[in-house]
This record gives sequence, C-alpha cells and structure tokens, in this order.
Amino acid sequence: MSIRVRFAPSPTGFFHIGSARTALFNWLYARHHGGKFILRIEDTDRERNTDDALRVLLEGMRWLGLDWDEGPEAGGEYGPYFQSERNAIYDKHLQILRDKGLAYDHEGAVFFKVSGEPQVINDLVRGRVERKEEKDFVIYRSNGSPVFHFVNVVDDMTMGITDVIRGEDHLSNTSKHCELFKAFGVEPPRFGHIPLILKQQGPGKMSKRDAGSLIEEYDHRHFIPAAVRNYLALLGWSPKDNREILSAEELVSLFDLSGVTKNNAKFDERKLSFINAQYLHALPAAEYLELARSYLKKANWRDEETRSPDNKYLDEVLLLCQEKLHAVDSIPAFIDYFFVFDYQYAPKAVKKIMKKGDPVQRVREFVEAASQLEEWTEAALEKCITTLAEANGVGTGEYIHPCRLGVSGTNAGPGFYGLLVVLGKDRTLERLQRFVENPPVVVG
RNA sequence: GUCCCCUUCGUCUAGCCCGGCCUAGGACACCAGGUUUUCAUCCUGGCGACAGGGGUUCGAAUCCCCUAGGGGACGCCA
Repeated sequence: MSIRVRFAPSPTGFFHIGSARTALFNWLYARHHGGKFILRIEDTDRERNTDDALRVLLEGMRWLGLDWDEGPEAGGEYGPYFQSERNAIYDKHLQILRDKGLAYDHEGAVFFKVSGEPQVINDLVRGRVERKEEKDFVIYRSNGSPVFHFVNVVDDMTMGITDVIRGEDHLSNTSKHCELFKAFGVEPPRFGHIPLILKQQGPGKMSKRDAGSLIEEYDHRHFIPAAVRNYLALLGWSPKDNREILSAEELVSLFDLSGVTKNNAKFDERKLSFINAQYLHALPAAEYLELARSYLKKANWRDEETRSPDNKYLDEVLLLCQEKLHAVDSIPAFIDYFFVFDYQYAPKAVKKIMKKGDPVQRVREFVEAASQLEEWTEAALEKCITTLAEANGVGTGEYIHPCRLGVSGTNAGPGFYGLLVVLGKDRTLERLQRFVENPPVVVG
C-alpha cells in the first residue's frame, strides 16, 4: 500500500517553526517514499479569522516549497479537507461507537469507553512504547461538537492515512488514538513521533512568543527559503555523513525516519544564519539581485535608487558585496555609503587607521597618482598602489587602509580594488579629496 | 502528583541497534594564525563532550539496573 501522510495544522494566524518542521518531515517522508502528502485543516475553532489565518499557513507552506497532493486548493478524493466541513462524517462515526456500546452520554457530553488494555505502538522513531489509557474520555462536548482526539482519528481513518508523523507532544495521546482506532475495528496507522524544538534560551519548547519562531518572519527578512528548509531538516534529523548543505532533491533522497533523533533540539539562530549565508553566497547573480532589490524596496531604502528596474550602479554594488553578506536584511547598512557623500567615519575605524603612519599623506599621494590613471580597472589600481608603495618604501596596506576609510568611512567592506572600480574614478577622487582636506580625528 | 519520552563538546549532531577500528568524528559559535587589502568573505589550527553511580564483560559512549537532570502529556484546547 502506498504511503499517505498528512500535516494537520490548526490555522492560528501564525506558522510556527515547529509546525513547519513537522510539515517538512511529513513532506520529505512522502516524497522519499513516493507517497502522498495531504494537507488537512483543523479549523474547528471558529473564534479566529480563518481566512487570514489560512492564508498565512498556505503562504508559509509554499514559501518553504512544501507542495501538497491533496487539501485546500488541490482537492482530492478524500475531502472535505477542512474539519469544519466534516461534521456529517463525525456524526456518522459517533453513531458507530454508540451502536457498539462504546460511547455513552454523561453530563451532556459523550464519553468514549476505553478498554483499559495497554496500548503498544512500535514507533518509527522511538521504538516500542507502551501506555495504558485508564479513564474514559470525552469525544463530543456538551455543545455537540467533537473533540480533537476523535476527529483526528476519524479523519486519519477516513483519509487512508498510513503513517502519522507528528511532534513528541502527541506521544501520550497515542494511547487514546489507538483505543479509538481499535474501537472502530481499524488497524492503527504507523506512528513516528519526532522530537520537539526547544527555545534557545530558557526552559521549554519553542512557542509563538519566542524570537525567531515564526516562518513569516524569515520571509519578511528575505531569508532564502531553501536555507530555512535546510536548517529545519537538520533539527532532529541527520544524513549521518557529515553533510549539511543539502538541496531539496538531496533531502528527499536522503531523508527517512531512521535518521531522526530521539532527543529534542534547541533552536539555534546562529546556525540558521550561517546556512542562510551559505545559500546567499551561492545564489546566481540574477536571483540574488532580485532578492536583494525586492528587500530594499520593501524596506523603503532610498526609493530614488530602487525605483528604476535597471539601476546598473546599484546592481554592481550589490554584486560586489554578495560574498561578504550574512543576510539580505543587512544590505542597507552594508552598502549605504555607496550612495551618499556625507557618510560618517566610523570611530573605531578611525581609531584603528589614523594612528599609524601618515595616512593623510598616503591618500594625498594616491589621489595624485590615481587622477593620472587612464584606465580605472582593478589591475591598473593595483599597479598604481604597488608602485607607490615601492617608491616610498612602505607596504600597500599603508595606502589601502586609509583610502578605504576615505571612500567608505569604515574599515570593513568588499575587496578594495573592486570597491574603487565600482565607485568609479570621480566618486573615488572626490571622496579622497574630502578626506585629505578634512581628515577624521581620533577621539577617545 | 501520575504516566510517557529523552540524556555525546555552549549548540546541532556522527558513533550506540550488530561491545574492541573512539587517544569519540563533523558543523555552528568562540579563540589564534594566514590570505604581506580591510572584514561580516576564504583557508589553517585551537578550545571543547560520552550526566552520575552500580553491574555484565578480557574489554562499554555502545548491553542491563538505579539516581539525577531535561522535555512532554494528563482539558467538554488543538
């Protein structure tokens, strides 16, 4: 029988990172085994704005590249895929239990009569787990609506779910679910309980309120979806061969529940950032430019620069800095000086550079030599600096450092010669002229 | 309180099932050098862990037991 798994989120208006990881593991499992990945919406809570909440969820899924074979917008033969539309199915199944004498009314609610037998599951992740369900539990509230455990089992059963992959927080619920499956005379599906994601500081699992816990945040910050997906895959799963940067195709072919860890994993935003940076550096130019520009526009960074779709200077600047960046949302701070003349000199850079040798004199010499240059290329500039350094018996750094400070106001940035080339001859000389005439002073 | 799950570097993990190849491997972070051009790039190196205690065994990170710690579930929430 071909594998059918489902991701069954409740639309809350947020797409939590833990849910996303559960969705990802289900998706990988389905794709790896050539099965079906079903999206089922547990929208029984009418209080929330379900339209909006659903949109957040679907957008998050798409952003991560998790496509579903059945569910909202995709349809399928096992619908409806919204719990709110399945009441007739639930009622019918309640009647089945009633007929078997396994459901009874008490204080207005309907209780399920447990067998009290130990329930054994051979969990795909954790191995044999045994637990006994001692007490009868409510399956229909006194207001007539079915509760989670009941609908969950009925849905899995009627949708032909073969494997239930979910968070470990459901492990203790599984005995209830097994009781129900058996009451219906149905063999329970296989279960795989994956570890939880713990908050990086303090005790407990990650919650909506923790920083970095929402997928939409990474979208807004223009993280690369493939990077987030890659990081999430590594939380609680390992390919066991020391590889970490893995494409969707590689993840699909390598993933299986046997590689899933039993212990909970702490969320580590630094590792996520690292992986995101790897993806950022590896991005093809066109894709990178599109991503960067869309972020700048969204962040309202210098409208006059981002307005035109072919601002060549902006593109050159962005490309020059690509390999240095950690994240897209750090671009504005990193490139701003390319676009203004009145940038400030960073105190710590001034302190570091202005104290050594005679920086103003070195810059003065460079301005003089560079203004004679006919070709403004990396090779020509390098030759120019090397020649000056040799002639004056000093290292090239004596020129490069103050010049960088002069044209950018900082001591960090892209490769020096590339920097000057992108800035162009006019901007470079103009900036250095200002530096010579009004050099920064060390304070403190 | 009851029940369930887990326990290798600060963090994510490999190794554990099938004990010896483990003086425990990789990655992030951190630190130090290098790239005689910066650094938020890149390269090299360093730091750093088998929770504790009992067994079993010639031999245990690997098997068993106990303790401790962490997490989760115990709702007419999902």
